Amino acid sequence: MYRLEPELFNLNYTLDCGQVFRWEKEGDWWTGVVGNNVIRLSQEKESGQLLIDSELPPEFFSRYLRFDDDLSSIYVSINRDLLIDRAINKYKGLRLIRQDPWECLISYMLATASSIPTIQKRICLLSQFLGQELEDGYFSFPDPETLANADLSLLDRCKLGFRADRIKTAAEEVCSGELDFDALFRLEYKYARERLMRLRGIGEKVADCVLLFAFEKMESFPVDTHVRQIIQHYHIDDSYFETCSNLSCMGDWGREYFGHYCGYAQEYLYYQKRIEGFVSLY
DNA sequence: GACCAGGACCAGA
DNA sequence: TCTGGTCATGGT
Repeated sequence: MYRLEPELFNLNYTLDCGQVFRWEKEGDWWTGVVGNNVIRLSQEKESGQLLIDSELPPEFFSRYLRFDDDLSSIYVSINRDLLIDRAINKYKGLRLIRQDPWECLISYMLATASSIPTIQKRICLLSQFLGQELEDGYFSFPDPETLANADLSLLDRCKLGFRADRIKTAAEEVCSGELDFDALFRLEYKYARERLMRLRGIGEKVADCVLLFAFEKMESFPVDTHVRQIIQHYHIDDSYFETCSNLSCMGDWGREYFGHYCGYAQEYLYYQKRIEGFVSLY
């Protein structure tokens, strides 16, 4: 066990905001599976020090928790109105997480039209049935080969519904090399998005989540039900939507409005809405 | 029992 | 190009 002293970081917001699905909190400690590691994290209230119970080195966590992002500068760049200003101040220290591309891809494919607890349950079942047990009750996320070769009857027991055959097909593409993660990293946002959306089961929203959380595309702006409701409820930049009102337009709007780090803005707005609903700005 | 959840997709207009 | 219905599942 050791400590880090990250600047401008809040562990609870970061792990609770809905970007990752494999962390659970008990008392002051979070336990999660990352790769083949079971990790325990906690943060001291007064000092802000991060307590790490893991064999992995500090560099791993600096990377995973994106300590290389200059949050202060990002806040300045995305702070466009009272709503985002409130979210930034209320949830200060929330950082995006650098997720594993494979796990992130499958996780968001099976997240469509589902609540977060349901998503967590599906991933938990999938790992129990097809992953490896790392320690009591904690399983690794299944690798592409295992998922590609899995029986649909087994996937059905993971309560995936209509998503089952889609993630199996995606796994097959990853195994064959047809879907190349290295290539996605190199592609610029727009083209990486088009490539992901060629997969059945991936639309604009899922593609944006995967690109934002696993492929370094900060200019992704996932428009889910919460973000859509926010834009409509607060009538933010209403004139923009006079000519178009669909979800695709909302994504384009977010990119223009918040700039390069709109992905961060989205995450703050999303979390604020999920936790507090429509907040008053007076 | 209707409605919603980190939606995607298709048919029909 | 845009809209409505449909697809499973679990929680409120």
